[in-house]
Amino acid sequence: MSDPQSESVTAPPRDFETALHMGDKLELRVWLRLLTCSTLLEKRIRARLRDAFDITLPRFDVLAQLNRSPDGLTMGDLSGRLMVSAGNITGLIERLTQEGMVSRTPAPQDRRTQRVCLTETGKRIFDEMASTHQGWVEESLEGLDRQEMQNLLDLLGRLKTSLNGTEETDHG
Amino acid sequence: MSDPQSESVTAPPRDFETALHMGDKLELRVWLRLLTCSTLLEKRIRARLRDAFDITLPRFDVLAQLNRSPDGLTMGDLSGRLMVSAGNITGLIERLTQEGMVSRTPAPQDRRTQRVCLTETGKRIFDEMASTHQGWVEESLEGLDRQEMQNLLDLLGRLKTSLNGTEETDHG
DNA sequence: CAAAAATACTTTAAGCTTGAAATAATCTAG
DNA sequence: CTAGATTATTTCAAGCTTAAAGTATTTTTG
Repeated sequence: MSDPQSESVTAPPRDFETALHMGDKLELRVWLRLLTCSTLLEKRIRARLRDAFDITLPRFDVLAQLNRSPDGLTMGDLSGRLMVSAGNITGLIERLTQEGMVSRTPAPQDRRTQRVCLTETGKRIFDEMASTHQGWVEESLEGLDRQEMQNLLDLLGRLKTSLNGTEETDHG
Repeated sequence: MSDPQSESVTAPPRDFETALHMGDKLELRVWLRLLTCSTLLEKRIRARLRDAFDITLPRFDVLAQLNRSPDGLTMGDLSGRLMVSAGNITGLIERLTQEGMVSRTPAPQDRRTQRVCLTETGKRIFDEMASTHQGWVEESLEGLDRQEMQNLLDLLGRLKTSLNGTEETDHG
């Protein structure tokens, strides 16, 4: 019991920043903290979706995008908005179709294109999950007041602009 | 050519925020933007690590943590710092050992525990990658000045505290 | 000490993810 | 019209990731 770490003293959670040197660059510290935050929140939401609704986060993300687009989306739309590969979407939609959550029909005007829509079942199930999910996110951010959230949103907006502005394109 | 989207006009990149409704909660907007930023940067770094060094991001992350801990780390340390499951680390270390980048020896005082260290080869290869990686991160954040980066770091720090503070523990 | 609990790690099955190659449909130049 | 380029999607193999169950070792408790 002479160990200073024992009893009521709790060690801080370990993460990407744990062994950061004092001399490390500000840019790297921002990136590692960003990664830590999004990983923490993503893992929390993933676990709760599984426990409460027995669904995976990627499936939930697909349903959320479809719910925002009543006319449906193409595989390519989904790939772009979820920022994952086209092949990934193929597999997800396959499983969601199997489960009766989404429907998939070739577009009449362009037979390469698939139109993916929420089914009635999918809509109903998503509606049930959405407000609970919303609550999890609100609870997770409850340590920040509205001004801080707005500042964070703005700074992340500037970061997003910076990221989109420094990407190399291969049309050269 | 009467399509306003044609010619020099470039559509904004699509992401998680694309179809967000005006009425959506601030918390949700912060979360989706956070996810967008970390996904964008993660994908960029992943692609560049592959193209420049033919290595995956998870492998790089392991090497980076080991590089910061000259005395080595246990499997559990790595699992905690990279925030992934123990089983995941087992597989990564297996592959990195195969490639000669890390060594793995049972700890003498506790035979359950493995001590993982960078090999000389691993150190050399990581050193070659580290400064290039650093440059990618700096370039990616070049749209933010130092004050903005410091503000972002602080706000993410508050978010991290909020996340660690609202997690439920199962000792009850 | 010995049984029970806790800890460190491994194994496994299922699903996610990617990049590259393949397929099919549409568009574009000539 | 048609060859070639482009676009939308699928297929595939490899690797990543997880949760759950299993093994081995150490610690705690009676």
